[in-house]
Amino acid sequence: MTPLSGNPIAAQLVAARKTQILDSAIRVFAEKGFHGATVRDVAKAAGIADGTIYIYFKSKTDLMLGILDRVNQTETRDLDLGQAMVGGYFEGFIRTYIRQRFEAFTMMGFDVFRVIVSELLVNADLRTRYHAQIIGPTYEIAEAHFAGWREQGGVKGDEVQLLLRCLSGLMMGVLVLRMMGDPTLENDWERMPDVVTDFILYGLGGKRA
Amino acid sequence: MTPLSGNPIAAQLVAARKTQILDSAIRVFAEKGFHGATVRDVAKAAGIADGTIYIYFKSKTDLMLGILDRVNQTETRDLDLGQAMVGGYFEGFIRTYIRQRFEAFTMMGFDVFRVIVSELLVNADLRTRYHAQIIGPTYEIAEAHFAGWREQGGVKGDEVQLLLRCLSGLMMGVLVLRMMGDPTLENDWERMPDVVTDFILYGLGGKRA
Amino acid sequence: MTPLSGNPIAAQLVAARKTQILDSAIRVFAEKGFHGATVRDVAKAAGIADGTIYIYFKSKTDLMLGILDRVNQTETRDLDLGQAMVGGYFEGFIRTYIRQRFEAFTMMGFDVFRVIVSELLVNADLRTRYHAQIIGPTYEIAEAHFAGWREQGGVKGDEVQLLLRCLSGLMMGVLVLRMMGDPTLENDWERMPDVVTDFILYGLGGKRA
Amino acid sequence: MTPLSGNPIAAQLVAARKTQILDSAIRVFAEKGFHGATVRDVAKAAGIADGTIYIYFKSKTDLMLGILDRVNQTETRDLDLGQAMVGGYFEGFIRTYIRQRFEAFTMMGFDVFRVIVSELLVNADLRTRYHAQIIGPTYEIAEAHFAGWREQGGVKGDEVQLLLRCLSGLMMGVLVLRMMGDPTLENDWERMPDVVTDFILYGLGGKRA
DNA sequence: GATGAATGAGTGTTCATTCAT
DNA sequence: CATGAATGAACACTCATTCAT
Repeated sequence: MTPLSGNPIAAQLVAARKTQILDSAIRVFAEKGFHGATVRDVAKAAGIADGTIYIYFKSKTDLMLGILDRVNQTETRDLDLGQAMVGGYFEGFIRTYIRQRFEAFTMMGFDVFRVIVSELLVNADLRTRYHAQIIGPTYEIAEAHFAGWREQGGVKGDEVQLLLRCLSGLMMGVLVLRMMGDPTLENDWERMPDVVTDFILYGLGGKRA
Repeated sequence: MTPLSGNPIAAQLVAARKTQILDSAIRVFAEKGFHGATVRDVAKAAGIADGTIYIYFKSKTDLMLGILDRVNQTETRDLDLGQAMVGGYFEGFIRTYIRQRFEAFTMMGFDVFRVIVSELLVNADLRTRYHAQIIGPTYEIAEAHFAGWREQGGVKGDEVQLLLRCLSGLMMGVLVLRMMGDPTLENDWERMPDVVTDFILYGLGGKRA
Repeated sequence: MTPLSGNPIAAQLVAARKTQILDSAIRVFAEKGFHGATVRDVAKAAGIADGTIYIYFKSKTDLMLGILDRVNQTETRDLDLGQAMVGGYFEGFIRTYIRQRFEAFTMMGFDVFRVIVSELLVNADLRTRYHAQIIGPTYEIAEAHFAGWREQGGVKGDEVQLLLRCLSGLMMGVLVLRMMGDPTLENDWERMPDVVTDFILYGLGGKRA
Repeated sequence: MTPLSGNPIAAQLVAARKTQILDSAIRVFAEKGFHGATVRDVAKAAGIADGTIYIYFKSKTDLMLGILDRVNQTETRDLDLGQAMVGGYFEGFIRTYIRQRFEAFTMMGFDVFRVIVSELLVNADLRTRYHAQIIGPTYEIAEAHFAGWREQGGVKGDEVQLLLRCLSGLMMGVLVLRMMGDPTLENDWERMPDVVTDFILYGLGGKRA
């Protein structure tokens, strides 16, 4: 059970410890993978004893949940930021948004994302607990934006949700492909935000004349 | 070492056993994940002794490689089929191709793909060994098709490879999103081939008037 | 990794545990042989869990090394003692020394020595690691004594080292013969120190008139 | 059960197979040690199937027994030869005998002897079965010779048996020391027969003036 | 709260031995 | 007899988790 004590100072210490442990967990899991890393590895990286981890996290899986929580928070914060940056027209928004997302992933580190996706795919518990929190909100925010654009025409109403999945899927998939080691993507990664944006806007056909 | 003996009957038996074991491995890994499943689980599912597995596969990882091999073969076969079915114009080809891919994944079973992607993301050995074989050939074939279409205009030459990554990424990503439990995708999965095709062809803008 | 912590109390506990485990290992290996004994056997004999052994010894082989270490230390200690007891003349020294060695082996227990020799013969790793430590020093000390005696005449200089091997070999061989179950040696073991000493001093010819 | 069939030709074939298998077993055990070698290793070396070995030997341990049998026979044959070569006086006999023994061991190969001694030390079954056969007869023959020499004076009657143990022990021990990797012995091995002989005859004191 | 020694169930893998063909 | 695929008990070793200090 996470200690809280009612004491606000203690609570801050607890938060600091959690952060410290999670930082190490991220680093270690990114390097060795969730299954390749041991709790002891994480403890060592954090400079604490094995048992201490269990004061703040109830299991190894809980460490993963903690990482997801943090990523989730970062995501949400970035999304809000994204909202704030929305300019007037759609293309500009999309281009900015996509670029932001790419930067966010680069910031997070591919290896972290790798571990998260890998585990999320295979661990149903993690999935149920985090689908709503990570993916759900993203869609809600996005749908709000889409709604406006749809009214300007172009997107058939009942397909907005599925098109949104295409959009996220595209991002996710390109990322996954890269994480799987596609050398072309590794080489031209910095061009991808634009290529993806164009693809999103116009598909393979490219910009209309 | 896999026995072969030059004897064609023996070779057939070996192949049959491998198939039997691989079938079980696919089933078990799909259910419990690679790390959640034990070799003993696979053996039990195949109705054989633990040790027997090691006659045909030299390690648990080798079982995974075997699964990848099989998927790889299926993929390649399907792709050839796809080629044969190319009609004259691009949109028709894409639509057919995408539908086929969706069917292929449905056939394979999401859980299998789930395990494969999950492990491929996190296991560098598997990745290096299979990138060329699974992903590489797919691109080669696809690029051939694209070349023709590009000449008809529309795709900027130096971006063909990256656009191709968008296309595969889109498929991969939508799949991953679904495997991660997106309920919208689960519900409307049968509509996705068309939605994805339209997205590929025209992007969010939808079909031009 | 053996914990040490700089803490002297902890260090003592560690030493105690190691001793406890090694005691059991000696007992178990002596009874069942190195290959016949399992790590679990040793753990059970020590009244601890299997895993605990691996906190103090990194492998089963390491347990053997630990035993060798201990024997080595005992040997060295005894040898120093031996040195201290050197009287003025050679025969007295040899007789005392041989008796001491016999006593040392009897103390150690034949079964322990049995296992050690058996494994040392067949395990090159153990051998390289322990030749220098167990056998080497013994010779150095012995050669020092011999040097003095050689000056009094009797031993041809260039053969000292080989004669020394005869001496150790004689001890070793008689021991091996006994461990192989020679009933004569078992019956008259207590007479062997003297017989061996005479043999060393005068060979088959016996004491000169 | 070893097949015999009453048929003398069949018996010869069986003997040939046993020889073939034993040859391989000796080679393989010498290289990898008894515990390090697998029955399959032996089968492969013999160019036969695993199961075939069990037609001629009832267990892996039985292979070891077979090897001991063979060595035993060779020993005995050599000893008879030794007897035949006895000259008139004792020193000559001993010198010849010791040289012969050294040659016999060199012929057999140190690695074979290594495995035999190692296993004999640790395997009580092997020991009980082979003590009488290998060591016993050697002593009997030797004692016969000694008897004669004793009458010429020099050896106290009741110690003959023990002195004999010293003699065999010396041989055995020098061999063991060498097999344990003593570099001095490896370098000067060809001088050992003479050094050992002198040691046997006169002890450390060397030849009397 | 922090520690880290202790736990022991669980894992991948090996290999002597059997037996249907 | 010969084969070699099949067996499955056994084993060394790991590691998430607990708990006395």
